[in-house]
Amino acid sequence: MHDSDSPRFYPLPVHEEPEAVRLRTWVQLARTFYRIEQSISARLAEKELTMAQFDVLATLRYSEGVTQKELAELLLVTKGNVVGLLDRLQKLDLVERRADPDDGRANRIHLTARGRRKLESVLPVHDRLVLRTLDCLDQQEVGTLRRLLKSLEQAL
Amino acid sequence: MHDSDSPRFYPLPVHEEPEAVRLRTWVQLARTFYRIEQSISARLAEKELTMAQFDVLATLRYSEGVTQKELAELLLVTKGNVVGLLDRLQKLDLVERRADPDDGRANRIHLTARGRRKLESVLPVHDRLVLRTLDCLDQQEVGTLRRLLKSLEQAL
DNA sequence: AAAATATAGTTTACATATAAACTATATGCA
DNA sequence: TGCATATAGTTTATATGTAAACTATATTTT
Repeated sequence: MHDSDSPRFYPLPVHEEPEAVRLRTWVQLARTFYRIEQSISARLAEKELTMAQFDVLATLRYSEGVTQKELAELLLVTKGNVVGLLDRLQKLDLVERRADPDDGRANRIHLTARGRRKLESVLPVHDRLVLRTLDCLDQQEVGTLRRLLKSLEQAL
Repeated sequence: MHDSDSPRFYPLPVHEEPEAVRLRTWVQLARTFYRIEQSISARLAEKELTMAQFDVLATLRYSEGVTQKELAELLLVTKGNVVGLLDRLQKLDLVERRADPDDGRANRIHLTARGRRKLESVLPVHDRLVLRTLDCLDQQEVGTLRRLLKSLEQAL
């Protein structure tokens, strides 16, 4: 009902119900994600990239030559979405589609030289921001957070 | 570079660099959020609601009578976004805009009877799914997760 | 080989989302 | 009072995002 640090003019409940804590934890997860995402997006915008575009380039860095279907799986989005992302990135000359010689249906996606340069220029900026954001947690807390999030993801 | 539980055929690095751990923790946060969000969205779709629409109704439950600007702040989105959300929800007769008698520019947003019924029917389904998702963590872990996420959000 | 089925990518219709320009009303100040 | 400025909501242009239908190519089955 209120943040622990907000002004209160009524008695504190001794403890929240476990169910309420669980529900609020999901809300907190969403809020925290949104906030960090917006902060990263703002920084990427200075470099003329959207978050989705950065995700594509960063994924291709270690997975060049994937098909669009594989790219969609790596990005956790639909293949229809990938079509539009690649259309725009291709128009910016940051990636290219190469016809798969062994499968007439498939494209293999590659970074262009320009795409690689763009990524090299943006990655340090992106990473510095993420690191600074996580600086409020000590090393052990970060490890714990990562472990708990991973458990949550795997429970699905 | 790999999940701790994935098969490995090469020596394990004794530990990842703290910077790599921090970067991967952000990626994990994003992945976990996406996964849970998609699972909730799928459930809401059975009830003919999008996640954004559910967020509006759930927010109005405890904040009826807010202005569109206030609603935008509560939802962490722009006021332009709120216009479209309300247009569609109004067309579905789930919310209504009431002109503020004290400010000719402002609208006060209210749930309709239909909107209230819809929310009552959807909330239990939503909450059960969230609770079940968090069931893989014990009570203490949930508390820790919530605390760490809140620290992260407040660091921005 | 021919027909049935599956798969990769595209298209379409729609719902979010943003930033920035625009409109109408309030507010502050000279 | 009357002008300057601020604020609430809308509109516009653009980028995501989904689900579902569609096209073209592979694969499987008979």
